[in-house]
Amino acid sequence: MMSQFSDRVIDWVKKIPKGKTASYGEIATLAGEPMAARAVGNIMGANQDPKVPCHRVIYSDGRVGRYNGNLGVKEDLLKNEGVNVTNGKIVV
DNA sequence: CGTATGACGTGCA
DNA sequence: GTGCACGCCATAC
Repeated sequence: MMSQFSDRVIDWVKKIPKGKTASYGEIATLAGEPMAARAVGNIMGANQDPKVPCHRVIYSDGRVGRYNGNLGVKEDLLKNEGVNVTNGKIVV
């Protein structure tokens, strides 16, 4: 555990079911900090564990963010998971 | 301890 | 619909 917050965020991200996605703000809210979306993204990039499907975490706009420093990679991964992505955006 | 940066979010032009 | 700016939290220096 790096810090209570990071561990909590990672814990929630690990709980994201396959074929579904969650926004950084959602994760932050679940972690207990509704305005810590920035910190959530920070923790992800600083601690991208293979056990953490951080590629399922997207922007609140539905746009895919970054993954391992690559933009648009999440789109392909999510599509592979069965998520409908159009023009780099998640179809809700 | 104070400043700077970053995988964000919302508001306004 | 797109672009720019400000504000938030956590981490690193």
